[in-house]
Amino acid sequence: MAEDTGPGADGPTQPICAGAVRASLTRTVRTPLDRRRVLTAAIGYIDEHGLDALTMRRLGAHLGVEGMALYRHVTGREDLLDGVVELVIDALYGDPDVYLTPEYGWQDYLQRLAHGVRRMAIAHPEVFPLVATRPPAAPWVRPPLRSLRWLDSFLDALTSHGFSDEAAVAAYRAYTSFLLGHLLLEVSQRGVPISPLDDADADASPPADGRSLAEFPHVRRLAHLLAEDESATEFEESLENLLERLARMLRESERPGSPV
Amino acid sequence: MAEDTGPGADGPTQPICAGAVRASLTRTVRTPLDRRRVLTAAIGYIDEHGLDALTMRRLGAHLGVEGMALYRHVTGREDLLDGVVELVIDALYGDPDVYLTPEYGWQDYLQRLAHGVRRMAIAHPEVFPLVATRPPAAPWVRPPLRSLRWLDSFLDALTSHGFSDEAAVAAYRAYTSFLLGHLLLEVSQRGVPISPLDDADADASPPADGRSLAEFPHVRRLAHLLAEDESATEFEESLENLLERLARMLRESERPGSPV
DNA sequence: ACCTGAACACCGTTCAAGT
DNA sequence: ACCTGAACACCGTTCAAGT
Repeated sequence: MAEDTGPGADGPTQPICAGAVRASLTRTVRTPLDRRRVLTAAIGYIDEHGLDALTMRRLGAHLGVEGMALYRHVTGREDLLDGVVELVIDALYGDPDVYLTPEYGWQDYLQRLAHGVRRMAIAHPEVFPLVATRPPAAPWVRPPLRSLRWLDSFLDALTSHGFSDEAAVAAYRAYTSFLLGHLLLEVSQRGVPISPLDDADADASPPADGRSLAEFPHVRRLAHLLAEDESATEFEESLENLLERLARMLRESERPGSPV
Repeated sequence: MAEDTGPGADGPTQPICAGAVRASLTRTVRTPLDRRRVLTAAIGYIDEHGLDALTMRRLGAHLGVEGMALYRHVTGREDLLDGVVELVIDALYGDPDVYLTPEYGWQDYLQRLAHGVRRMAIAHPEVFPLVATRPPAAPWVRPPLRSLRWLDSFLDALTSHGFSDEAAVAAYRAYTSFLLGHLLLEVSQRGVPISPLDDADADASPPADGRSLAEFPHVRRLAHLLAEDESATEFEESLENLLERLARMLRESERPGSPV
């Protein structure tokens, strides 16, 4: 609440400035909202305060407006969240480090895209669970690449480099599963308290499932390994593994009759 | 259900002897709630009506009680959801098809466990997103195997079959990522309307991102492939691939100096 | 010991009214 | 055209009071 009154409270609503001086040179009157501004503000608000804190009324206040005014630009809270997810995904499409015509091969394309999605997830860790779990518009548009645009681009990149239709679709499924699993775990790991038991003396504070750590000898013994954050290398290695698997799929779909 | 008092969630506080055995022959009066009954009812309610419909007041009514009465058994809605997640995960531990001592090898252990988690996800598709996204108690207890118990069991199975400590931890990370990505996508696919465009005549109804399907030629062309549900075989193949990858890790950790 | 009733602060959403 | 104010039904949560 403390910082909340800051941005919007210094009052465009106040009649204090003596209506007589309503000269048009004071364009302080706040440019009208539009959907994009509402969605952008929502993303910022979620990044800063967390998803649970996002409320129509609070987002309104954050924008210097009554919460009810938002209903002019989104049909409701659900639509607001859908819009947030869509915006965050489409922003990726405009990223020049991510989207170029796949002239350097499909592996380059998949690498760039994977890293772009990862950057997005890390930049908006509170938004990513939304990207992961909002019900998709259709069962074949899979998070986190939840748009027909990305799906089409993906299929284009792969089929134009020799993948059969079936292989391209299978690749899309494997690729989305990989991204979703890794990135959801990575963002959920951040924002978790650094945990007790970075060192050995931590059998106090029963970890909320009622049993002491002493009952789990392997966990205790490997605490130092478990506490390390290997997200980045883990991501690279799994991605590498996936690309190799896809390369095998490609070879098999090119030479369907080959032995073994 | 079998090992009811095991985890001790409500055990030690409640000496069952209850000194005064008061004459209660009319037990028609609704046996008093306890935490487990509340959580079980919550799971059922979510399965039936969806997560958003779960409300303290409505769950209370479902149990024949005012919503406020639930606060005697859970500290609040957050605690209720945590309890739901914990219960659903621990139920797995009692499943004889899942948990046996890993005497048939680590691959058997991982296979059984993976299929057990998948059955759970499919049985409770509305609960699984909660399992996936609730903030874990510690950063090294990763969804969907979100308990020290499972983590310890996992590490035990692998290290007792030749995995080095480092390899076992890396395996835990790869395995949880795999399960989370696949199963979250699988449950999110269910409950999505069967989508327009099962056949070719579907450029009506712009798919909510404002553009017609006609703009996405690959999607349109491959609609019949995309519409297929390959979850099961996809799961098996990815699991197989993961196990092979782990087997390579095992061989490398056994012979650390071997060439290539 | 366990549950109820009333109360409080806050939601999402609608809609007539303001400017 | 865009926003406000008041209103409605429903939340989560607290707590004194009932039984």
